[in-house]
Amino acid sequence: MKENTTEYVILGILSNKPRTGYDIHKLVKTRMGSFWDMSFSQIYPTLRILEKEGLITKKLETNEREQNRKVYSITNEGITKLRSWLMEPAKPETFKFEVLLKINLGDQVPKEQIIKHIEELKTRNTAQLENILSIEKEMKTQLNDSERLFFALLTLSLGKHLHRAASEWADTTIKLIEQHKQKGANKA
Amino acid sequence: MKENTTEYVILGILSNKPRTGYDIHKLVKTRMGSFWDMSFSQIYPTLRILEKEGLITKKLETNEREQNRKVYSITNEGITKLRSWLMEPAKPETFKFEVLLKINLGDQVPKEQIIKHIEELKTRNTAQLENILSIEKEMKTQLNDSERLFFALLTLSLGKHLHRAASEWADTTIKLIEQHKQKGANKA
DNA sequence: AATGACATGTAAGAGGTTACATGATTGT
DNA sequence: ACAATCATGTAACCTCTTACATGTCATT
Repeated sequence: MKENTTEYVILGILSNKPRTGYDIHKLVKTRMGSFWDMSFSQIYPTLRILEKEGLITKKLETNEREQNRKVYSITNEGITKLRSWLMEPAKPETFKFEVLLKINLGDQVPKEQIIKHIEELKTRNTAQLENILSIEKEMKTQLNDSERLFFALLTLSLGKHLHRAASEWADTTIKLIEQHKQKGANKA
Repeated sequence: MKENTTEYVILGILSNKPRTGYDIHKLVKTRMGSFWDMSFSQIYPTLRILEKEGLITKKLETNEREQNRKVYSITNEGITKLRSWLMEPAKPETFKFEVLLKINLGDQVPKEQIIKHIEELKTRNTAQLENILSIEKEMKTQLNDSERLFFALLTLSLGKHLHRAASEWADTTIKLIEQHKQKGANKA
């Protein structure tokens, strides 16, 4: 039972309309950048696997100028498999915050360094939040399928909630560390 | 330049006091469960690598009853390497929310299913939040090194912020979907 | 006598990243 | 002429998970 999520992401994207590997990559980058990632070296081999499994079909572009495009479409079996995946419970969420490992060891380095880490976290966060806002804007102009748009906006909203929470944590935590620094100084 | 975070997590834990592989695993599970993970099959090989690199040393327990314990201590080079890692910027945060992929394709399945996914997300979230609270409680009784405790509590606090944000999102999103369902029904 | 915690490891494979490699087309 | 974007892929490597494998010690 190989539960390869990458396969389902591709099926999901193709369930909207036929696309090339390049298109799929671009869509993942621009539309789910904040909560999923997929590189070309995953996409191209996976497309071949899905084709071999009969879940998608390949069509080579015939017009001269687009000869090197391979456009993939989802098959009926593909749709069936996608839907059954959608009915199964999702895998648990994972976070990886390397910065927390470093903050955790804050007693090993100067407090200024820890504050720097938190400021950098905030910068990354702000960038991702802005990215989400620009994706949101882009989707609202490009997506006219209101049903797809509705659900896509919901997922972006979680990103906003999480980044906002992380930003708030960063602000209050920097203040706490600075107060802590003061206390230490007073004691000494 | 192999930037193996697992190595630094182990060095970080050993910077407090000598421990066995089993201890390290337990500590990661109980103290950083929400934002980092490490299995035995990563820990034991990594300990051997770190020993070979001279960053830690092994001591076999001599008393009869604890013969099978291998206690590792950090060396001066280990401390130096750990500190220089702590001064470097952290890797960017990664989230993996499979459930968002499924919600994103919400137009492919009944809305009830999507609501179920969100409810399950909320359940997972609540469990993790409770876990953080119990870690917090445990730490406050066991850690008397106030400096370590201070930083450890800061990292737990981010977990609390994130899980609270996800919970709030889940509540409002379920309501939104139910309203959306209503609207669809009225139109038809 | 059985269960759970303590304690250490190996093997296989899934999943993912980075670097490499190539070439056409489009816009400035 | 140059840069950016479009377009497809391979090879090596790293990381991490899952399943397997073994044995002790303490408690109930």
